[in-house]
Amino acid sequence: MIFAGEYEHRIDPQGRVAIPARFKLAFLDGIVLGRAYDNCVVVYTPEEWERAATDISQQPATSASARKLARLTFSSAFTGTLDRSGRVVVPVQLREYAGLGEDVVIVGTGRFIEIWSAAAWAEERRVLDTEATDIAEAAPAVQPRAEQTQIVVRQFEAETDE
Amino acid sequence: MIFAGEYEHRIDPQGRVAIPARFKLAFLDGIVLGRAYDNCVVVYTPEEWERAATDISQQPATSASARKLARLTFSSAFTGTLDRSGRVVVPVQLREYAGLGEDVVIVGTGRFIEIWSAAAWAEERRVLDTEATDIAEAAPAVQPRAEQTQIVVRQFEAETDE
DNA sequence: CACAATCTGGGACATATTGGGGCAAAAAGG
DNA sequence: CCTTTTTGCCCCAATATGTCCCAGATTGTG
Repeated sequence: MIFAGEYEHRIDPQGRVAIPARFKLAFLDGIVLGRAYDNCVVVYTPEEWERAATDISQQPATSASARKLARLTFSSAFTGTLDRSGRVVVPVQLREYAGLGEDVVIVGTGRFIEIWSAAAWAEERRVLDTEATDIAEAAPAVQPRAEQTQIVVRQFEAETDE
Repeated sequence: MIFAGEYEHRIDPQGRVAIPARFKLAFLDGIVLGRAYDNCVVVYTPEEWERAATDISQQPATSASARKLARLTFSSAFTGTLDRSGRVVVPVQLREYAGLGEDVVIVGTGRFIEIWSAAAWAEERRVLDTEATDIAEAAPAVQPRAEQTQIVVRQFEAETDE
């Protein structure tokens, strides 16, 4: 499943937010919320989460940097499930980090989802638009790898979609 | 079981602390508290403890650093079980080492748990945030793929969005 | 215009965490 | 060696919090 598009939703007083209906099928087996960079909340499918988690947890505990990476990643990750209405509770820590008020935007970004505060997303959207040319030109340095990954993404889609 | 998330709990006058409910199932067969690095208490499942113990004890006894690591690890480890409410007594030595007062934070860090004093965790959290970029870049095995993926995501979004 | 499905709000249940009381074992003193 | 006291541990109960389900409102679609 490839996640794409942006959807305006609201977080209720209990801290719950509804996952867009077209995404729900991907989270039947659970959902993982994490703290991303750029002041937004990342949403992983269980498969994506396990993949990232095993990579990190296999680092040796004797390495200080490995311990920090593990803390950074795992301490701000929360596993859970959707309720019958397809909602998930966004933990207080993540809401505060991302500055989530009532209005949020759920953004599909390929293999995972991001939750932004409406204000922060509007700003990010504006930056993306105005800098689109620069971003595209900054990419060529890494471009060859990107093509490889794209193939992988398509394979993944073929395996799990539907 | 992968441990993730952070949970604020309290140590009662008797030195007991409740393990978060979502973690309890992993400790039905026992629990091991040890002295970690970074002024916090580590909590292992019996399986993880055995794994860590065998790893350490398999180091050559001729290495001075290995002997010290073994002493450090085993001398400060306490095995026990949870009571019916899912609590465990944190031995005095470990409480003093980690500077645990009344308010503590229980942090999931992948294969094991850590117990921090609320103050120490707030500081660690702050450090992690400010160093997030450096920490991520110091982990070659994980991060590069994420970067590749993000680029692909942008391409895909450009194709399908709207 | 009508239907369907999705998103939102509120109420109620279940459970997790916290606090206190009681029992048993260990230690110290007679 | 026995008695007494103290200390630590465990179980039970209650409050508070978080979670889940049900139902209404709104939006998108045929």
